[in-house]
Amino acid sequence: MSTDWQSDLRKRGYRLTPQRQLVLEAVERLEHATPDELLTEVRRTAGGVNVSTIYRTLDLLEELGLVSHSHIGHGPPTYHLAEHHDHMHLMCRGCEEVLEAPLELAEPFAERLRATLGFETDMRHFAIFGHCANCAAGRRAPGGGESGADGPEADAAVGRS
Amino acid sequence: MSTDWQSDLRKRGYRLTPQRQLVLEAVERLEHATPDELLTEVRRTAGGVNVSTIYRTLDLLEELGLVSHSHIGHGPPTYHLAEHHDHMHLMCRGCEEVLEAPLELAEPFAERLRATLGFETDMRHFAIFGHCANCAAGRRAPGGGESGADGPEADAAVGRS
DNA sequence: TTGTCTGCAAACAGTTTGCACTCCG
DNA sequence: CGGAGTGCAAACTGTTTGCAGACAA
Repeated sequence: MSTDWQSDLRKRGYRLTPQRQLVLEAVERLEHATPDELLTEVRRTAGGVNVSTIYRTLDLLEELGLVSHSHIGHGPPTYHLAEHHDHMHLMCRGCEEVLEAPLELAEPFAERLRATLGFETDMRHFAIFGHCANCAAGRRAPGGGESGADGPEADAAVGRS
Repeated sequence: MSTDWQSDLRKRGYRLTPQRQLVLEAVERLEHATPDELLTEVRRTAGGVNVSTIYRTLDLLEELGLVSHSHIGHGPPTYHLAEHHDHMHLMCRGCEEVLEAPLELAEPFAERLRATLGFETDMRHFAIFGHCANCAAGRRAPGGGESGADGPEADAAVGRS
């Protein structure tokens, strides 16, 4: 079960290396982590791992359909396991948390875009921005949730699918 | 009418420079242009303008509420006039065009997020990704709209408001 | 004149690439 | 053993910053 991606990997002519396992584990453990965060995590186990290996490995894992990434905020993208990919991302500009919400919530909206404009969208591939319940409350009556001073920059997202 | 931002600018202690006018005009003319594209456009009139001036000016114009930016694709952000800001952006992964759609289309969806999750969102501040009518048709029956090979990378967006 | 703005160059963050060495298969 | 994969360093893109000179008010 946890090794079937490994045979899949080899079947496609790729090799199984410690780095690749570590990166995948890190993506799994950290959930929505940036390449840099992943590097740090991986290095806790394997000191000498290089950034470029992280990038190359993430590309590979994405190609294999094991992970996907989203652009969240102005900064670097975040990577997560592709398996729990059947949700959309809600990015809170207050606490910078990434929430996951069932895709169904967006269905009527997607349908409406299709009906009125012919525009086909897939909400799994990018993030919706706003403020989570906590932070939204905090903004109305200060003392609530907000972490940073005022809303930090944050943008949007897509997975490569 | 076209000069009231100029007095506003001065009222706030800023100065009116040719560069600032040119950048604003370029944003207006190009619609959804990246800093680099804006630089090129501005240089057609004023050769010696520097990138850093573009960035600084865009920041200023955004602070003044004259322009806002959206992150579209993995690359650099695109800037547009803030006045026609009362719409959401639909980014086509096929032809890479940015469509504008009335905000009302998203109202029920935003309301639903608020009702079920307490999540407050403002759809003006980021882009929805997918395929426009043309490109969606082209993908079903090839020969239609698509420009590039397969869907180019494209992510999401936010204006600073 | 004065202090904001500009151009320039150097610094930065995030990411990619070429190359020689390593080590999986 | 042979070639895919790695580490390293250098290159690259997009953006920011410090500074001296330029120019709007």
